[in-house]
Amino acid sequence: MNNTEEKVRVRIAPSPSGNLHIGTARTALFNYLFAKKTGGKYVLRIEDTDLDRSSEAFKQNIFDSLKALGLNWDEGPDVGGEYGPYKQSERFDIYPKYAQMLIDKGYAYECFCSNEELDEEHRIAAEKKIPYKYSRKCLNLTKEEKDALKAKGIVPSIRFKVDAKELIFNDLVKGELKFDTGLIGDFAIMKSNGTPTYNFAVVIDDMLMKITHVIRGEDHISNTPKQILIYEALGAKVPEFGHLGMILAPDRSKLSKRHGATAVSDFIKEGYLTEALLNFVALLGWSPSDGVEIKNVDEIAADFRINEVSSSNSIFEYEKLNWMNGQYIKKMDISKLTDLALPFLNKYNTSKYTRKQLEHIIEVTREPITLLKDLEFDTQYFFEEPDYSEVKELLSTELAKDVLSKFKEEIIDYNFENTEEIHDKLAYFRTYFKENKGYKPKETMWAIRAALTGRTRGADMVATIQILGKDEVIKRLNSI
RNA sequence: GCCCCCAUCGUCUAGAGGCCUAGGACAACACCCUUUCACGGUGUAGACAGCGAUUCGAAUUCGCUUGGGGGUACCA
Repeated sequence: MNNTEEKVRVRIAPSPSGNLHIGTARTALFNYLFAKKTGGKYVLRIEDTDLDRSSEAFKQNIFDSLKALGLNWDEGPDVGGEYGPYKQSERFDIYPKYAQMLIDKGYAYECFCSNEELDEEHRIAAEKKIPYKYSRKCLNLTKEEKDALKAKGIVPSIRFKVDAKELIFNDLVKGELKFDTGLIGDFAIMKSNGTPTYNFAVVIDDMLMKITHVIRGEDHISNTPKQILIYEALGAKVPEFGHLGMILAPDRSKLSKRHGATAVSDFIKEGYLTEALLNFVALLGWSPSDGVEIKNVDEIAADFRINEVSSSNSIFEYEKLNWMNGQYIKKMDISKLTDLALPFLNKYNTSKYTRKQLEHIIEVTREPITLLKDLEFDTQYFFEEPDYSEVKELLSTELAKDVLSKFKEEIIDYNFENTEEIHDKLAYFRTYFKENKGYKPKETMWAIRAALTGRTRGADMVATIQILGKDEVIKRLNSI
């Protein structure tokens, strides 16, 4: 490293053939962290060369999810930048030039093989149980032969000529990686429809966008030698590569829809906080040097070293994510939390309360929850009549009748403006029944809670009584 | 099949030859706190996949085996 060293430029290159996957989000995060730590730039590029599988809706979901996570890019399709366009489908005119350059330099050649011929080659290889490699049938076609084929209307694909050699590169997270390129075979770089293949488009774009470090999932390891070969043929500088372990489902298979949420937007819909999601996913592979796991992105970035990232796969388990989400919910600014929580309460008529009161409701119910979604059930009795079906038995006990009849008498005199007074009176109430009837404090409270909320658990009783208000409390006591 | 990657408590991980009778976090369990559920606190239980080799000494290095993952396309 020295001063003439170019600025770090990393990229995240999702293909819009699905919503933003949590694994892609982690890759984006690690790129973002690396850029932040090194003062580099973080670029978003949309890889939509496969037009059939790409869609505008998915692209939008990727944008929205990345933004929701706070992983904002320095350059990209919407914000622009000096190396655009940042959508591969808008770069289709770029690739053929470079493909032609490779042909001219003898690194690539036209291939007229039909899909049927290629399938047949695959079939034979499979039958003989030998690894498949393109036959190079088209490698030595003469100009006349090629012209004849073209005259027949056959449009060639373009293949990269791979010579056998040992290829070694030093991976940022895995260390030294070795490949025998003799095993690869001549792979396509341009399809016969004129669009580039993935491996070619990536190299051209990364080269033109001056990407210095490619940090991506280890499912790309086997693409790397192919890509390095292209860089070398082009005479371009090969970037550094870093391959991250994959995120697996608890059954150790690829994390997919059948395991539950996989898209960031799904997690958000379930009531996960983006801060928690990000923090959790960072811990899959990275660990803080001070042992403090709850950290925001800036703190993580400051402590982030790509070479210290774990190189093994990790399993996505919900327990810790849920715990972490709960931690964030407990600590989040109440106004911000209320904003996030309100959409989860839309089945209720929230307008019967003021904003201040709504914040208060969230404040007193946030403690035990792990998902924002939990709020719907936990706040039910603030918005609707309680459902007494679960506490019928409890309310019909001698104890409950005792407690409630006295409570009903006394509540009339409670000053609802004064929470301290409510608190003290309830304390006295518990003591009274303990001393006179031998009821346990919690039994006394259970009776009151059941009568007022239809539950045996929930928010602090003082707050609940105060929020409900005197009229509602009396109404509920009289209704049972 | 072939190529590649990976391998510490159930899970995420710390650990870069002696600091390790392997540390932390989540989950579990117990107890404490307490107006409920929780939160919080204090504890308990729980792992170096196996086998060889190197070394005075290995979770840490090397090899093999096993297991898991990825790739093997004119998908990305």
